[in-house]
Amino acid sequence: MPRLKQKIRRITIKDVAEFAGVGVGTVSRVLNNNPHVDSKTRQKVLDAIKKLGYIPNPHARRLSTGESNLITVITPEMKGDFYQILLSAIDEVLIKNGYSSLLYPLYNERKYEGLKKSSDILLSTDGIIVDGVSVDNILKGFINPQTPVVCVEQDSDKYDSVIVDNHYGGILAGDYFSDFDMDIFVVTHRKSHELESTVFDERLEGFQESLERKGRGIDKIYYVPLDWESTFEVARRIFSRYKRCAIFTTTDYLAVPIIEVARTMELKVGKDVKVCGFDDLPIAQILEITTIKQPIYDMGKIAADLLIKRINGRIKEKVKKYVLKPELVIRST
Amino acid sequence: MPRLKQKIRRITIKDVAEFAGVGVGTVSRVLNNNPHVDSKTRQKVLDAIKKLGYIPNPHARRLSTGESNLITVITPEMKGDFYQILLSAIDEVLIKNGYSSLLYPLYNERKYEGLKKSSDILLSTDGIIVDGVSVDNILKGFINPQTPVVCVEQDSDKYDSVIVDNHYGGILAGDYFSDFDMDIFVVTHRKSHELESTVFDERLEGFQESLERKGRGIDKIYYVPLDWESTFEVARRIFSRYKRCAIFTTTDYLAVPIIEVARTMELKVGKDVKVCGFDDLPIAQILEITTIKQPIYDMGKIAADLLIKRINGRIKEKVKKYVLKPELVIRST
DNA sequence: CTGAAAGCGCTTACAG
DNA sequence: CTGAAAGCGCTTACAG
Repeated sequence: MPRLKQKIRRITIKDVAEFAGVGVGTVSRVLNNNPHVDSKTRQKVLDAIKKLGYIPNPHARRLSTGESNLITVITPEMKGDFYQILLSAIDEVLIKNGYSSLLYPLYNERKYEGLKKSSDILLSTDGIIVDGVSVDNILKGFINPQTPVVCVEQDSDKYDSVIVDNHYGGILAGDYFSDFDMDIFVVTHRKSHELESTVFDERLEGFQESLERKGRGIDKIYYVPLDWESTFEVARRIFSRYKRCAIFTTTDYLAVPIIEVARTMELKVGKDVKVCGFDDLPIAQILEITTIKQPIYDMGKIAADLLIKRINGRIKEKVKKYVLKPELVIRST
Repeated sequence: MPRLKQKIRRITIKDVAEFAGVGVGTVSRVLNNNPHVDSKTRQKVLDAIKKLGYIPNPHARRLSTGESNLITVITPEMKGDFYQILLSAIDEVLIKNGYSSLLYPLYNERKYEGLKKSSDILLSTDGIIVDGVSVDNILKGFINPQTPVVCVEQDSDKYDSVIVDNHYGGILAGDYFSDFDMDIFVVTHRKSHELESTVFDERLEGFQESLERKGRGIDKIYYVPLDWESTFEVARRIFSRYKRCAIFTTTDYLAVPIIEVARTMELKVGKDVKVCGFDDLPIAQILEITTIKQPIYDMGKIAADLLIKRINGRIKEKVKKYVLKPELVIRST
């Protein structure tokens, strides 16, 4: 029966077909670039489309094909450059395969809780990439069981995952620092939310382990929120006492304020003050920060590739796992 | 005719109806919380849903109702806290009205270009909120003409807009600074992309105008990219020559490195060094930065409210425009 | 190459 | 309160 609300009637494929004097099937074929259409017929249809200002209805298409060509990407809040790189890599693969990404950043508590309520969004997409938040358990409950999920930066026993060996990265930093004849500090982030990623702890553990093996130790660990305000304070506290020391930050992001404070206090960064970050963010390249390079771009590409293959049913294994190796990049700090 | 790819047959509303021994209409009514369903019938249906693990298909629902209950929010790249606040406000209103937000941050060039190609996403939502990027002209071309659009932080002659009087905000800062007997500097961001917002320039112009009116002037304007790395350098350059000055930054974001450098160099911020930001971001509250407060949260709420009303056809005017007034908040800097 | 028609999985006015 | 059926706007196997 006709709609309740008498909405403005949209131009549909039927209108185009009538106007062009062809069947709707033919219009559909033109729309989908089906090569088996006579070029004159095609032109007639194209003209009709333009004339009528026809815009296809994606919902009808999705219902009919059973595919949305949409991928949800769930991330923690989007501070820093990390996500920009990761998303660019993901987008690149997706676009190449005819998909678009739908962002779902968990930038506040309500977004976490809203995840279930927004299940509508998760149910509308052909696949899901989850980065750095342990929501795989949550998802299991209400998404379509046949919807593929790929986890990035975190392990999962239910889904495929692409991770970096953060522990090993910590070891690399530890090995590098163990030769320095100075006090060793760590500036890192403490998990404040149950669902937050554990990568910082893994990096710290590797670092610690390496130093112990070499008969060294960490002189002090500073825990800060993931912002610069507090890190400035910490840096000033450190440098007011120590004019000579080595500092490992579990992400480049936290290395920046430390280096800036050191420079402003006219300490010799790279000589008296050694700093090693983690991630190799663009900022680390700009400021020439020594760091443990994480293949962020590769992670994104691999994850997206994997997801596409899953969607197309081109993978048989139950759960795939990629573990990428980080590497030490020595620069000027 | 049956589907080409023999996909795993999903559980549909029909399966549930059969299992529960009712009609599909009744199942639909239960799904939509229609009160005109006998409680026993309802329970039978609910049981069947649980038993079968039924999950409704949102595409079918959207095709049928003609509504997606989705709103696209287009923003520039999501650095800083501004977007977090704005989005929280928008989400709050949307959720209350049964909508979800779909984020579309233009975090790289490709995203700008992809906007048209991703028209699928834009065509799937009931309304669009555009913040800080002049894409309204672009949109006009390929979204549904009846889809409402609300612009935030920017004017538009085609669509509704919610803006802050940035020029006036600049005047407030200028009036405040004109009493200071010190050199006056400005640190601001120069548009690097055609579609970028013009708010920084508007703030600067207001500032300039006010000072001129008071017979004062800006001693130097420093243009920086919208990141901290370069601002540190600028700050060090300023403070190596001037131990006493007043600095207006066209966003709080840029005030942070300046204050940190000043503090690290042991200058008296708030006394010898005056700093006034713009926006009143959380960081300005934490670091007690004097600033021009922008009602970010209100902007988000007003914009979302407006959009919902447009969608429901509850507005007659052609184009609505809200201009909010910023205010000076004097804190310790 | 092309048209007529079935089908995708919902919602809802209609008639009990 | 409830079922049968039309309709939402596409796609695609089928039969020319």
